[in-house]
Amino acid sequence: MFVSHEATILHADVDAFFASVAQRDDPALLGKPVIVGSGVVLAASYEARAYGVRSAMGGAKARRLCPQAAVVSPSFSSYVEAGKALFAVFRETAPVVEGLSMEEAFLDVRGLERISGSPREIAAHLRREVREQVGLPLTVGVARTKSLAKVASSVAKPQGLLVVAPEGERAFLHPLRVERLWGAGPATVARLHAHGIATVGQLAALSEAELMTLLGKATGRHIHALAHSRDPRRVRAGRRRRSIGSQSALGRGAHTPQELDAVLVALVDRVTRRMRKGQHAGRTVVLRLRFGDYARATRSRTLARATAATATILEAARALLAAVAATIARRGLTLLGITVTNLEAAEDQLALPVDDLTAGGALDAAVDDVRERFGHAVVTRAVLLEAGEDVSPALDPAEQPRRRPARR
DNA sequence: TCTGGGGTCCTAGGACCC
DNA sequence: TCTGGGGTCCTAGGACCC
Repeated sequence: MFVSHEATILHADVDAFFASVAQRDDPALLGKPVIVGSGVVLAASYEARAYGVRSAMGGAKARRLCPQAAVVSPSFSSYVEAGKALFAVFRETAPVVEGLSMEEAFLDVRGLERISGSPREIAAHLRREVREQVGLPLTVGVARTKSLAKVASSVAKPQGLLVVAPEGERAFLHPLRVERLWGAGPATVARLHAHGIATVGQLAALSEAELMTLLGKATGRHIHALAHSRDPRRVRAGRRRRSIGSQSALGRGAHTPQELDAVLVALVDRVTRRMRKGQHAGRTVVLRLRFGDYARATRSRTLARATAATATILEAARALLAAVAATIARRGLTLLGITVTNLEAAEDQLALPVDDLTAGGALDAAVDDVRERFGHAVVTRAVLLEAGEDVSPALDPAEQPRRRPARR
């Protein structure tokens, strides 16, 4: 495989995305500490981070740390819109753009030197364009590999631009703390610290075999490679999504089976309509649970064929939930989620009845209509029944999910 | 800190097949 | 009938990321 020997990969990342959108849309917030989300912090502006506020932190603690911060509600439609505008600029800048999230992407600018200038010039131009066209602050890391570009941008944040030249990789990487590596999370970092390893340089002194023993085969190999700035992953456009899910925190306290079923129906409805909208069909239904003691569990079932039909997914989800009903009654439940994986694109699904992907359209519209009038998620089930999609009957035997699919 | 929501990838054991 | 190797699929869990 061809691997570039020059720093031609850009990692572009909007600083404190949600908070920056809030500041952009309300200039009174510019330069001030901003916290997005009240129950839990979804994002904090750099002014708020200076007080120790971090995302995923409880809202109460965040307000204690920074009482003068403006607390704003999230506006997801604004984020989607800003993300689209951002990616439009990305795609004007480079032929290959790999999105990592709404506000973050890798750009491969190899071969653009004569057209657009050096990678550093392209990165600087990109920052200006995003500032002018989208109104958001962008940080860009430039390096020979994805991992290095990602680390470079995280080091350069906020409002930075950092180019790591190939001959400067060791000097850049080795003094950094291991937490900086993209792929070293809390578990890996804790293990490394327990062995007295704090910096990437110390990490790089260990052999791959030692790290595989310490961290497991895949993680050990991966972390060893990153510490030596080896990362053959290419920037790839148009990666297909593998799963679609939705979850809902339930709060503490008891929930009746009827309440849980209503939540389940709403989750399945949300997921399947997103699948139909995106022309996805999936084969594996995963039930996500978090019990009263915050321990997590998953249960899954694989169907004989892919579908996006509400009734089929719901049937499987209900069976999974019924199988853990006793545990839930005993331990309590604080989160319920449904994820459909093993997604296949509709165009790969010649065997899929057209109805599975299109029939939802009229139904989704009907549900939306009733929701608009009554504004309540619990109407979902009634509407599904009213609209003729029977959500509770046994499946057609031909569709019956089997524990083991037929083999030839 | 008493804990949101949406994803990706890897591992390991068991079932099953050749 | 027993044993073994190699492979795929399914399930459950873990780690990580934004």
